[in-house]
Amino acid sequence: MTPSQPIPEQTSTDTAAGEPASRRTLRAQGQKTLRKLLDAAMVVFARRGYQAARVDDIVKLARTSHGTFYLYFSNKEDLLRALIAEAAEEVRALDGLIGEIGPDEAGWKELRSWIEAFSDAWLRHAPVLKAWADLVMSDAGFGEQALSAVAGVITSLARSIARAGPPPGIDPVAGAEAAVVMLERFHFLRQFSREPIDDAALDTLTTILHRGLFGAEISRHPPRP
Amino acid sequence: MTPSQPIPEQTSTDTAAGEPASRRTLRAQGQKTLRKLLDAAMVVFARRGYQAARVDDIVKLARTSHGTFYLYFSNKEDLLRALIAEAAEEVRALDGLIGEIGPDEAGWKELRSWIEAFSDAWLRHAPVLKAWADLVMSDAGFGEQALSAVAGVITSLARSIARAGPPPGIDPVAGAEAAVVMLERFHFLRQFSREPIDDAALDTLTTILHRGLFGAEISRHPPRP
Amino acid sequence: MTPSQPIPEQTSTDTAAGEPASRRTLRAQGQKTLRKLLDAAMVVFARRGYQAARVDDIVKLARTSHGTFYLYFSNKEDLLRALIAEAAEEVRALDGLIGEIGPDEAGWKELRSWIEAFSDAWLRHAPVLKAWADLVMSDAGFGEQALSAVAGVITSLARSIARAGPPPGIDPVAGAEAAVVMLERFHFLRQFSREPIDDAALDTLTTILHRGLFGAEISRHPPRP
Amino acid sequence: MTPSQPIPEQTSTDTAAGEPASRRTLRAQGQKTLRKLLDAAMVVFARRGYQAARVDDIVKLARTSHGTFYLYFSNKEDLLRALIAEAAEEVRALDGLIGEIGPDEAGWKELRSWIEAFSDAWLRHAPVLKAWADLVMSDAGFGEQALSAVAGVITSLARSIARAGPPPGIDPVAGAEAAVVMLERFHFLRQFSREPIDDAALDTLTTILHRGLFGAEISRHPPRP
DNA sequence: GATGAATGAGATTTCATTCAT
DNA sequence: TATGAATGAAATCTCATTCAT
Repeated sequence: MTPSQPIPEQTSTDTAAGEPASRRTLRAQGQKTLRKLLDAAMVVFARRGYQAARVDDIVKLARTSHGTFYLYFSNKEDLLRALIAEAAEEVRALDGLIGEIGPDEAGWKELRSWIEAFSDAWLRHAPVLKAWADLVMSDAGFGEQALSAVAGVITSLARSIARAGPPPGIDPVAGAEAAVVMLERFHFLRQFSREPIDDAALDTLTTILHRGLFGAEISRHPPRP
Repeated sequence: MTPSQPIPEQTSTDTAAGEPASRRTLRAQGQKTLRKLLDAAMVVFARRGYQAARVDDIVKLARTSHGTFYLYFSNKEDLLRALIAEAAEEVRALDGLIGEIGPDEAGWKELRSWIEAFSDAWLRHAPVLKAWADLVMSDAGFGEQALSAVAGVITSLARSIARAGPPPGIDPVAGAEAAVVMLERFHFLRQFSREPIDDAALDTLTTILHRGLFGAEISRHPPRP
Repeated sequence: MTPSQPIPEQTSTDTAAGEPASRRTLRAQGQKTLRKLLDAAMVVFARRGYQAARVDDIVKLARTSHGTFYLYFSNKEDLLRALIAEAAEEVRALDGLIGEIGPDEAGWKELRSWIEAFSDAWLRHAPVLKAWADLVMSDAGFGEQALSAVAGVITSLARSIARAGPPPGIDPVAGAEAAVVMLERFHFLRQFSREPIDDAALDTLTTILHRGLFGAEISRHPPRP
Repeated sequence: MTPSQPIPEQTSTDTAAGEPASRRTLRAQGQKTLRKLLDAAMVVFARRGYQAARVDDIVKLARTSHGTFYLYFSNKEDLLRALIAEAAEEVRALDGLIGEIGPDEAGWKELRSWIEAFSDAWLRHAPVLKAWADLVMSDAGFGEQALSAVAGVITSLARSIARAGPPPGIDPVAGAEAAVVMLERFHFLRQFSREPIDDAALDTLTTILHRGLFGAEISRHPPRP
C-alpha cells in the first residue's frame, strides 16, 4: 500500500514583489482605470514629489480605492516605472531628430528646432522626470535606468558635434553631456521658479550651444530678424 | 529681448538655521559629537538622499544614540539646514570671485579658474547639494531658500555677461541660469556615473561658456597648449 | 478506572453544510464547475493550509473567476465545509467496520484490515483533513464539529476494546483516543516527511494497538509469514 | 583635478527581513519588555492560533505599543521562532532522559516517568506547539524545523526499542514515530476537548507503548497497586 | 552629556467579498 | 452562468520624535 496522492510542489512565490500586480489583459474599463491612476499619479508626483506622494493621494484623486490601486500596480515604485516607460519612449525618440548642424544660420535653426522638440517632450513629462530625479537619490537601480535612457541622446549629440568639427578645447562627449544636462535642468529651474520657458530662453540656449559646441561665429549667424 | 526674471536682492540666510535645539555652548566633547553627527549625516544623505535617510542610519554611523541626536538638532530638517549653512557660505563666496571676463584668452583663463573654484566647492559639498535638491522636491520653503542661495551667483554672472557684451541672441539672465545649472548638473552626472571630472571636462565647460556667453571667437583664444 | 470522557451520542452533521450559496439545481456545466472548484481547493489547501489559502489561488487553479466562486459557495469556509462533508461520510463509515477483535491472530488481521481502511480513507482526503486541523486552531465551532466527527469512531473503538477485555492499566476511552490520534498523525508525519506508508508501517501500527489495547501476547500471534 | 570624495558603497540591505529587529544587547528594562511580549504572544497564540493572532492583540496584552513590538521582533513569525527556540530546547532535553526500558515493571516505571516528563514539557509549551503545528501547514521551512527538532527524540526512542528487542512485527523507527505522535496528539486532543490529562490517561499511554513496543506481557507488569 | 527604550501616527499592503455587465 | 473590476476593512510595518534613567 503506497500513498495514493503525490503532494504537489509548492510553486514558490506566485507573484514576485515589484512586478505589476499581474499583467492581465485589460478590457475597456480596466484600461480606463489604469489611465486614471497614471494621470492622477502624474499630478500627485508633480505636487508633492515622488517620496512624499502617498498612494492614498493618488487613489483619492483618481476617485478609486486602495484595493484597485494594487490591482494594477504592485506598489508606488511600480507605478512610477510605468510612467517612466512612457517618458523614456519619447526621450529615445529625440536622438533620431538630431540632424546635421553646421556653424551657419541653417545649423542654428536646425539646433533650435531640436531644442524645441526637447522642450516639448520635457514639459509633457515634467512630473515624471522630477519623480525620476527624486528616486535616483535613493534607488541606485533607477539611476542606471536614467543613465541608459539619456545615453542614446548624448551619443547622437556627441557624434553630431564631432562631425561639425567643434571649437578647440571641446571634448564632444563631455560637450554633449553638458548640453543635455543644461537643457534638462534649465527647464527644471524655470518651472520650479514658475518662470516661463519662452522664445528668448530657447534662443539663448540655442545660441550657447551653437557657438559653444558647433563653432558658430558671430558674423555668420545673425539672430532671427 | 527682456530679462525674463527680475534680479532679486540677495536675501540673507543667516537666520540661525541649523542651530542645536537649545542653543547651549558646547564644550570640546560636545563639539566632537556635533561634528560626528554632521559628518555621518553627510554620508547617509549621499547614500540615500535626504528623504530616504533615517535618523537611525545617521546615529548608527556616528556611533551615538537617538537621544543624543535630538540634543543637537531639533529634527532631521534642522540637521540638513546646518549642513546647508556650511555649504551656502562657500556658494556665496563664489560670486565674489567672478571677475571681468573678456572674449580673449585672459578671459578664458579667468573663467576657467572660476569654474575650477565652483568645481572644488561642489565636490566638497556634493552630498549636501544632493540632499538639498532632494528636499526641494517636497518642501516648497526649501526651494525658495535654494533659489535665493544661487540667485547671488546667477546675478553676478549675469552682470558679468552683460558687461562683456554677449553675442546676439543671448539673454544675460537666462544665460547665467543656463551656465550655473549646466555646471551643477554636469558635476552631478559625472559623479553619479563615476566618471572623473578631469581637465578635459573643465576645459570643455569653460570653452562652451566662453564662446556661448562671452562672445569669444576661435582665432582669439587658442586653447592652452 | 473511570472513563475520563462521557461517550457522546453521535451528533448528526447533515446540516446542509457546504451547499451552494443559493441552492440552485445544477446542470451538467454547473456540476463540472463545482467539481473544478472543489478539486482546486483540495490542492490549494494541501499546499498552503486553509488559513493561508487565498480564494484567488483557488479560482486561478480552477481557471475560473472570483465571481463564479461565490456563485457556488457563500464563502471560503463554506467550501471547506463541502469538502469536509465528503470526507466525514467516509470517516463515519469507518466505525461500522470495527468488528470483534480478539487477542489472537484473527484479531490481528481484523484490526489490520480496519487500519488499512483507515489509511485508505486518510490518504484520499489528506488535504481536507489538514485544512480541517488548520481551521480547528482558530475556529472553536469547527473544533466541535471535528470532535463530534471522530467521536463516533472513538466510541466504537472504545466499545470494541472494552469487549475484548483490555490489559490492566488501560482505560478503553483513553486508549481509543490514543489509537485514533496515533493513526492520524502517523499518516500526517509520513506524508509530510515524504516517507511512504508501507506494509511494514501498517504492521507496526497494528501490532502496537493489538498488543497495547487488545491484550495480545507474543506467542499467540506470530506476524504474517 | 579629480573628484575628491569617493562615494561610499551602498551597504545593501542593512537589516535583512525576517531577522530579529537587531540583536542589541538588552538592559534590565529591555529584558523585561521582551519577556512581556513573549508571554503575551504565548497567551494570544493559545487563544486564537498563530494565523489568527494579530500583533495588535499581543501588544495590547503586553501593555505596550506596535512600535515596541517591532523593536524586538521583525514580525510575528520572528516572535514565534523565538518561542520555538525556547520550546525546542526542552524537546531536545527529552531524548537524554530515555533510559533502558525492559519488559518488566521497572521498565514500565521508567517509561512512565519519561512520558510524564514529556507531558510536563508539552503542557508548559502547549501554545507554542500549537502555533508550530499551525504554521507547518503554510510554511514548509517551519516543517523542516519541526522535523529536525523531533528527530532526536525519535532516534533515541527507536534505539531504546531496538535494544529492548521489540515484539515481532514492530519496526523500531516506525514504532518510535508512532509513539511520539501519539503522545503529542493525545495531549493536544485532551487539551482541546478540555479534558484533563490525569494519571489514568498517562497509565494508558504507558501501557500501550510498554506492551506494544517493548514486549511487556500481562503477567509481568501488574499495574501500580 | 549620553543613551536605551518607548511611542503612535501614518503609510503600505492584502484579500474576502460584492458589483455590473 | 460567467467574469473582470472594484471595494474597504483590517492587518502589517516604519520611523521621527519623546521619555526616563
